[in-house]
Amino acid sequence: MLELAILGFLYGAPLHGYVLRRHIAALTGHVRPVAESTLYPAIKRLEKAGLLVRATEPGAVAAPRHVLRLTEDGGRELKRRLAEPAQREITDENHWFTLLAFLRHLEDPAAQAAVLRRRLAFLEEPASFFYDGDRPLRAEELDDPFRRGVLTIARATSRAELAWLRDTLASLDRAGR
Amino acid sequence: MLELAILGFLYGAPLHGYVLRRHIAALTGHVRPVAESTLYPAIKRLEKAGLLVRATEPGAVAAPRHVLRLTEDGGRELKRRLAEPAQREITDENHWFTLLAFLRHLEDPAAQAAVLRRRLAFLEEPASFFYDGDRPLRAEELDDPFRRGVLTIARATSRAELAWLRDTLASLDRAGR
DNA sequence: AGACAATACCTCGGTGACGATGTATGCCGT
DNA sequence: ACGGCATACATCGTCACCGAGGTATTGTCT
Repeated sequence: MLELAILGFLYGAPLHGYVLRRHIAALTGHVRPVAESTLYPAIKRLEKAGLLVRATEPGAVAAPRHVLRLTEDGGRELKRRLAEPAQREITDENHWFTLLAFLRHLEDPAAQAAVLRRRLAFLEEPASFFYDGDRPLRAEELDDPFRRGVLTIARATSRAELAWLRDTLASLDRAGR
Repeated sequence: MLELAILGFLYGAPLHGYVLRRHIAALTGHVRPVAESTLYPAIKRLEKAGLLVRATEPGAVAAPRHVLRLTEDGGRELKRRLAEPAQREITDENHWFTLLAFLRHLEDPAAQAAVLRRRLAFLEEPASFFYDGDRPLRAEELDDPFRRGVLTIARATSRAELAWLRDTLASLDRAGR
């Protein structure tokens, strides 16, 4: 998820670590903050894998900056991760939102639509958080107000997302024709 | 999050690992599956910390089971984690839903309301995923349909949750009087 | 002049999570 | 008789992530 965000932000726009950090904080920081001690090692991993290169520039205000630029491999890897996300990226909202934030970089409407369809299939599966044996329970069947809240909120999210998915898929299909 | 789920499921209902695993899979598995190799070490950690005890029973169908039972410390720790959640438990929906699933165990309506109010405060902060400088961007201002989707879905979730929070807080306040 | 915040990057130790793999039993279908 | 599946638990190596702490520079407030 973090690596995807790094690749996504660097795609077509070289940045140095500090600015990248603020971009990532804006994207997911209110929900799931990313520590500096996570970001810098992640950058090094990507550099070691040949997905980005660093160029030292004198700092505009303070210490020297390491300007990060995606390599061609890095661009390809971003598109691969966007086009063929792991199942976790589809099911976990945090991961999914990060993917959506950069899905435009995939360019091909058919490939974008294929990813949205995977999310659609996931949302259309009957699933709950609470069960009576194998039967998923509905919000109305629960006495517990907190568990009822979980289902109520999840249902609202699901409805909004399904509507958006169907709209967006329709317009991507039009674009693909 | 996993430890909270273990403590929550065991509260008042001893279970063995295999059943616990299925409970956890039902609760969060469709979004974020938990590997066996994560659950068993987590159980051991909690046992080592004195929060639960294991009793070996002959297996009903197969290998012997380890029936897990919360200790008094375990019950106290569950309530402590429910009453004083880390900020991550409040902001990250995955964590928050897990907390909500067990918040009824807190019993005291005032304590439950205090936790809900922390979530309410978080949701009422103006926040976005995308910014123009420091200004949060609204869905309508975005050209990117995928980023627009993120904001549309987040807004729907937020609205549903705010409505539910206010309702539930009102009835908790009535119960507290 | 000195304190402090912001910029900018880095290392280290600990730990939680994962995939792969192993062990063993009992039931069911063929 | 035997394979496959569900039950039931466990270990191992690897790695991402975190908090704490460190280094250095520039600008701002007092």
